[in-house]
Amino acid sequence: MENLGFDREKAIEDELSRGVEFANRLQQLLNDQSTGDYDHTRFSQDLVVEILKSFRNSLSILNCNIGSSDHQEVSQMQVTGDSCPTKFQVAEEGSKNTCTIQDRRKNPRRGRRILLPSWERKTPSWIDDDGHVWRKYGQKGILNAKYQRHYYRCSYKTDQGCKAIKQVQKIEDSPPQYRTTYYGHHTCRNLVKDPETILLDSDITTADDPSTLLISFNTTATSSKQNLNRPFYKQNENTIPYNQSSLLSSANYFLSTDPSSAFDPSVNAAQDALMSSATYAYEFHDHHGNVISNNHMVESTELDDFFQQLNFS
DNA sequence: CCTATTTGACCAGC
DNA sequence: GCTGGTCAAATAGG
Repeated sequence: MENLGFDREKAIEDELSRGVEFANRLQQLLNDQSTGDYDHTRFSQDLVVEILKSFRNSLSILNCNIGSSDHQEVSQMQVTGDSCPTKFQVAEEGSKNTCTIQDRRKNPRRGRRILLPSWERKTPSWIDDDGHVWRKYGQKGILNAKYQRHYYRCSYKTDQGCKAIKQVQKIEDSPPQYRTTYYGHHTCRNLVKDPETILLDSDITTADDPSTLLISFNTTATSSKQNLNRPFYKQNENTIPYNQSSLLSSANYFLSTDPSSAFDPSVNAAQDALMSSATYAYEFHDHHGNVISNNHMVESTELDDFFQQLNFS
């Protein structure tokens, strides 16, 4: 693989990672076949579709076909956009992109190009909780479009130089539908801190309480209400050491949801020595492990309800 | 005061 | 000159 721009490499890496993740899930699912009480076959098929999609998209990016119109795998997350040529130019300003003018002519769009890999997502709600923090920087009426387009950039652009942006536009009235187009990948590290850091930063690790526990609930819940009727199942029945020095332990759970969902928040709940022993603190993560929101509390007696809520049931 | 959003101006690419 | 993407001053809101 010679001289792929950083963004392209990243895009391919992300696509392949997705594929690996879905494959892992499929493997897990096949292992659990006997215990589940929902439609494994259907879910397996969906996962296979996602895995194949991941590989196709990766090849597409590799061949610089990103967004060509014959790759319309627009379900929940996919690589799409206008013509391929300009997509990755930004990655390496110095080196000229090899994609050509002749491809560019096919692109009827005017105005400044966004030179980043893109994919889109359609949601019935204006709010598309993708687990990232965005800051609006503009909105604009678009020719022949009923609704204005809204422009957002990653909130960490200034302090971390994250180049990710997204555009949101209402494209249908009834039922309402919104198209969110993402450009570029997040290079930011969400400084709300990852779970390990939180534990290290808090007094938990210095408290002489060997009963301190960390329970990791690894879910694929999104915050939308689309993930109905998918049960939780344990990914790992055993409590395993989380961190040897702090005597933390963990158990992993999956919430099986829409397998084509682009976002895989997980939930970490930790019993905090500083709080009542019956209280757990928990936080949500996106599929990169970045903390989306934290400082939530749940009583141990309400853990079942907690599960129920995550199930959206 | 600080931070986020709004909005018209500006600019790149056709 | 037109269109769409971005900037940044003004404004809103805590």
